[in-house]
Amino acid sequence: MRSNTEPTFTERARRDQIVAAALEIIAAGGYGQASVAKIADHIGIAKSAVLYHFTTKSDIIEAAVATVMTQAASAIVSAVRTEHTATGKLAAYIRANAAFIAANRIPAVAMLDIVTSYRSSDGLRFDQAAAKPAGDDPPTGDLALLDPAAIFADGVGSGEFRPLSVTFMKNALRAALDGAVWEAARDPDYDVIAYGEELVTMFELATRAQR
Amino acid sequence: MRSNTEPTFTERARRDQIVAAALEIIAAGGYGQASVAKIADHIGIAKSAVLYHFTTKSDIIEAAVATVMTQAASAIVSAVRTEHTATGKLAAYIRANAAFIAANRIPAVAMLDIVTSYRSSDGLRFDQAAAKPAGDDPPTGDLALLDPAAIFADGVGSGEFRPLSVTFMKNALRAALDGAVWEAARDPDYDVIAYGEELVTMFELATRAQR
Amino acid sequence: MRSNTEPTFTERARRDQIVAAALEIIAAGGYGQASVAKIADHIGIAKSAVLYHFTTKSDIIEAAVATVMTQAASAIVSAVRTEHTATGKLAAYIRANAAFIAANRIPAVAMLDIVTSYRSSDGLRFDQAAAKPAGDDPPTGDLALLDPAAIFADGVGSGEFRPLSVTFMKNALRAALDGAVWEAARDPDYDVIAYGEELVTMFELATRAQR
Amino acid sequence: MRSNTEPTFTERARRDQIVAAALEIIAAGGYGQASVAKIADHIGIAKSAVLYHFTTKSDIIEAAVATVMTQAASAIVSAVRTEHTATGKLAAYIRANAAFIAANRIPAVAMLDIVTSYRSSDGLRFDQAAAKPAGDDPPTGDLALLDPAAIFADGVGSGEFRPLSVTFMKNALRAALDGAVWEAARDPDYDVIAYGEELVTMFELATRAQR
DNA sequence: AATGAATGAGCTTTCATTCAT
DNA sequence: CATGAATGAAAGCTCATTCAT
Repeated sequence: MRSNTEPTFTERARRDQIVAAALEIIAAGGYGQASVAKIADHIGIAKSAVLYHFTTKSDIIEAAVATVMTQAASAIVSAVRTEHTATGKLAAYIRANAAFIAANRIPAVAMLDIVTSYRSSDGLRFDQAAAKPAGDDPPTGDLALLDPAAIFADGVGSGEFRPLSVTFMKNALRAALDGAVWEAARDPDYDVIAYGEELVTMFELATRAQR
Repeated sequence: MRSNTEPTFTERARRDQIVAAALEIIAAGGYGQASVAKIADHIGIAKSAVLYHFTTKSDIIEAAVATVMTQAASAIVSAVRTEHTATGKLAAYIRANAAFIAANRIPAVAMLDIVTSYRSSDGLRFDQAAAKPAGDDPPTGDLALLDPAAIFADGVGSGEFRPLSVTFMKNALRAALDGAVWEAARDPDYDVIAYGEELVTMFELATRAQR
Repeated sequence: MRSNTEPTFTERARRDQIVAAALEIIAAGGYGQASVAKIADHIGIAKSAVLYHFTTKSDIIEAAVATVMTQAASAIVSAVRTEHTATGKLAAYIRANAAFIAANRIPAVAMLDIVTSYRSSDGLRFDQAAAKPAGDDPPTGDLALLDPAAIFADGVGSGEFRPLSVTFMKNALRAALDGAVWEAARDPDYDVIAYGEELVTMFELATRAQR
Repeated sequence: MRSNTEPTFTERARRDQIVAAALEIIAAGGYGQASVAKIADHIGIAKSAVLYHFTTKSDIIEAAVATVMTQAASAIVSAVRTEHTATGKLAAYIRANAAFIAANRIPAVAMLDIVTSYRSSDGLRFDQAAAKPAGDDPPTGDLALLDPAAIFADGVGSGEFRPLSVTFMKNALRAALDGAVWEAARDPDYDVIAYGEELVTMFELATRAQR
């Protein structure tokens, strides 16, 4: 990670390797187990080599979060974009999430563990530590596709959905999806896809405008 | 802290004080922050005084979990018991949970953090570490009132609910309720009761038998 | 152990009980295991009760040593006193030692452990910590009967023994006898009496004046 | 302190330094005084630097024991090997032991203290903790040269020695030699060589076949 | 005569981090 | 690029000792 020159190919490869190791260790033993030493051991390099590439343990975690979040986001965005009704978008959002978790069990589990356990040196949670850009402005552009609140707002606005609390609904959905990761963490054979289908049904019934 | 004899008044008070301190610290800074030293500091006694009353850090955590879980359980059980339809029980279960979280924000947040972050020395999660008595036998007696799966199974069996996956539904509900704790953790003013009402509506719509 | 009044009967009994407990614990698990707490537990009284009678852990150890040493000494003195030749005294000394160890395995083992492991707060060994009365003056009176050096000196002086180094011989004999305790410690069925007989033969052959 | 690769020069030097420090501290103040902190202080490095090289306190002790035992064993083996009668071997064994103690007072004293005081976490003594390969099979090869029992057995078998208990004789000899270390511990100027000569005489007289 | 409560010093061990090479 | 060496802070825990009751 020397100075500000472009990262070399080797450099990128090492960083990816370190991030991958961190994710595996966290998924297997929890955030607390992921010491720099264990990450280094897992790859077979020296502890100081890891910190040469990252300077700080938090750096590694942040990179890991960024990597996984980006992947998940792009999968979800492209799935949601193909739909044009709120109901369709909601189902697509849920299915894309479930599919991502099913296909990326380890990173997903690690992610949950990090978001749950990570505290900066000031005791802040991960989401609190990451500098929030602005206040409560609703996200625009691609980000809107990522945010289930936007979908709920749309559905309510267009009359496709019953009147409902956008925030509470979003929270319930996010919680239900995170719950899938929890189950996947304790049971590797948990059928996340089927769980997703149940959620699709559930949220369809729970959101559609009453006749 | 003598073994057999029943605890004195002072003893009980100190233990409660220590447990309370642990809960506050965990709620504020996460399970990882709850060192024996910090707990002692928080009360203003020596580290060894804490360990005089508890022998082990795990002891403190276990006592904390037991205390909170017992309180929550009794609140929930008595609420559910007053209802006799599956729909009624489900609503009562949700409302009792929400009410408990709203009334016990700090213990609830701490509890979630513990259950989420705790790993035994073998790397087992909290639920895995606690010795499960039997296999997957459904709980009986009061415990059944605590387990939403029983409610869903009842409703499906009686035809009150639509056909649905009991397990997935239970997981979704538990996740949605735990999500409330998460939100309460990041925003002390989060309206857990209102969220609970939204959940009641949501699960009513999502479970009721289709005409 | 209040002030300077005569110790009451109860007082004496408690002290003896504590000393006995200490000896048992040390014999079983080594000096390091003999914490004040364990001693108290062993009797079923409070830790502070133990220190009420002894003020200091060292006090307990010293009392234990004194008790056992006194018993051993009186057994040995009376055995040696019945003999009038150096050879006879030597044999009696050895046999009395062996008999004492055989009959008092636990105290003897504990004693060895203490003498071996004990260090005062200044790091001094037990024999160094105990205030030595004077320099190298040979002991007189009953004490002479306790000191094998006196026997060897007698034998050499009278021509009953070959010329030999009194000090070295005494050291070898003491070491050989302490060795019996070691063996008894690791094997409760070690035949200390038979070992003693071998020593009697050995020292007879090794000391008698050559013709 | 990387695992597989062979130790660098610096690494070896530090390890030796740490082992030496441990031996000195133990010899001076007993096994109980040898905390990692004291060892570090003695060298003038940080506590954690010591544990960087050794991972565990037991590691240090084991390394110390191995080092000293190996040195002592090779000195004794080569001395005994040059002799061909039982009497000769016995004398050589005693002299080699005495010489080693005289030349390595501090390590020898430390060794005795360790062997004497060490208890594993299960409360086992040093000799009990070390996994004994088989039962009571007499050692073969070089190890036989280290075991005085073999010498006594030889001498009795060939008629060179009087009939005697091999085990008791071995125990007496080992005790007498360990006794030299004890004396050396309390008096740095103790003449271990002279003591050894007295033992040679003593055991010669005590073992030789009667006419 | 005895006890419960508390304390402080010390213990082993883990860990992120720094730095010269 | 990468490493070995070292460090300091913090962790959980044990123990002899003190003291008011």
